[in-house]
Amino acid sequence: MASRARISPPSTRSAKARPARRAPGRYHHGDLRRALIEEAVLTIQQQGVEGLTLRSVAERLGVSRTALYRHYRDKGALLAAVAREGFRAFGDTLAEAFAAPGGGPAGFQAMGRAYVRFAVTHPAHYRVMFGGFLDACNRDPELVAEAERSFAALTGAIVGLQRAGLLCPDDPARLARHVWAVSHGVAMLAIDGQLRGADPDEEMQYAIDRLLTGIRKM
Amino acid sequence: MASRARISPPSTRSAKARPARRAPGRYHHGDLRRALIEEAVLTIQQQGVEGLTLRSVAERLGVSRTALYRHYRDKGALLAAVAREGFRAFGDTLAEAFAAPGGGPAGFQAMGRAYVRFAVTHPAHYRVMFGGFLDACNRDPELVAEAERSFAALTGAIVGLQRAGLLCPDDPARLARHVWAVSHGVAMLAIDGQLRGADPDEEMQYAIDRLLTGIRKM
DNA sequence: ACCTGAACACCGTTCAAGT
DNA sequence: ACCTGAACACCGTTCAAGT
Repeated sequence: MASRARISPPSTRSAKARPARRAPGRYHHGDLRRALIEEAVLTIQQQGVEGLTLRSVAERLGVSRTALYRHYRDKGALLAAVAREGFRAFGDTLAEAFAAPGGGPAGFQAMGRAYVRFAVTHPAHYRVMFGGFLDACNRDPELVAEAERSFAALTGAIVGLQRAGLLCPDDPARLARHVWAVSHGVAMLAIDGQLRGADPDEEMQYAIDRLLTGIRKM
Repeated sequence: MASRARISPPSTRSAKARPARRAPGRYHHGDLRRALIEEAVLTIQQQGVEGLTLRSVAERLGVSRTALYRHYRDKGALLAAVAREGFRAFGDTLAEAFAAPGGGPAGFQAMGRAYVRFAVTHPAHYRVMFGGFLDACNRDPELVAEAERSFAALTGAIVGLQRAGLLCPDDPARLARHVWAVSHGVAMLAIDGQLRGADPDEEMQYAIDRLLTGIRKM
């Protein structure tokens, strides 16, 4: 079960390794659409979502300020593209984490750990995905579809555990929302650096332990 | 136990009831410092934190664009003031909710419900408090003190339940972080409108039930 | 003390024009 | 098709000047 979507590691491209601008002779950029996403992610990682500026992204790519509008309707569309890429990799990550130990309780726990690890590893994507910057862009149907696929991975795991008699028989969607809330809470605290030095992995494992004892059938 | 800090209801002041600009003859604004906070909260409620503009706040108050700098160093300082006011009311709300039923398990549950209700009732404050807009302003010692007081209310309730033998004997700070993560998760989903029509109060009550079964001594 | 208006260096976005 | 440069309507912030 190979991963379908991987996000290229952000720190791979140092400012030195990357060509600051395209060769002046070249007219068309190789794959500007992709480059814009990557540069946006890089900027968000360094400066936060607030610090993301279309002008600086263009300059760092050695491209005119308006070149972006050939590929994205506006700034929100670029953020939506980042979120879509994030949800795609996120859904894959969750599904793989669940499947790797053969599903079941071990898979459920692995999925929870993978959730927080994804947020910590790709904070820029996670913030755009869940930070509420997409209000107006939520209509992008592909984005919604990817988000729902991620959520479906969680719900599916829950239904499986219920069938095995390991979880209480509450509405799976309700259980999934609760698990989601716990995971999201831990992820946000970790990303915002509010765990005061505590290890996010260990923090999430603790949350899972407390969570499971609560939702499993007694 | 009367409340020490109350946030004036935002919808009280309609655009019509409020004087759009101060009387042109009057030179000094009555209490610009306070008015700036209230207008900022109002704007955030209507347009989101992203939509908060010092220029629009000044215009809505009938004041020059630079008048703000007599009271706050910059935009971040104004947001910090909003957050400080929020944390103050938040800490009071949590403490009162805990005390009202006489503390104990009922107080703990009431505190959890009050947490989410505060977020839903004062989303503008909550977003500024926990939305990560305060990175550079976290040095404001009064803000930090108010935030710690809020967290202490939670930790105190946990320690009380532990002494009564109702909670597992884990490190109170660790337990508090977990409870915080769950509450924060539910609050964020509620604020972001991602509960898909589910009632936030009921959602939080469900989370508390699942949470308690997990963390109480068996 | 408190407020003002002009000014500066930034934004996102549009549009006619280039290749 | 894809990119450019000038332009427009916005930002936050500074500063000399007013009362």
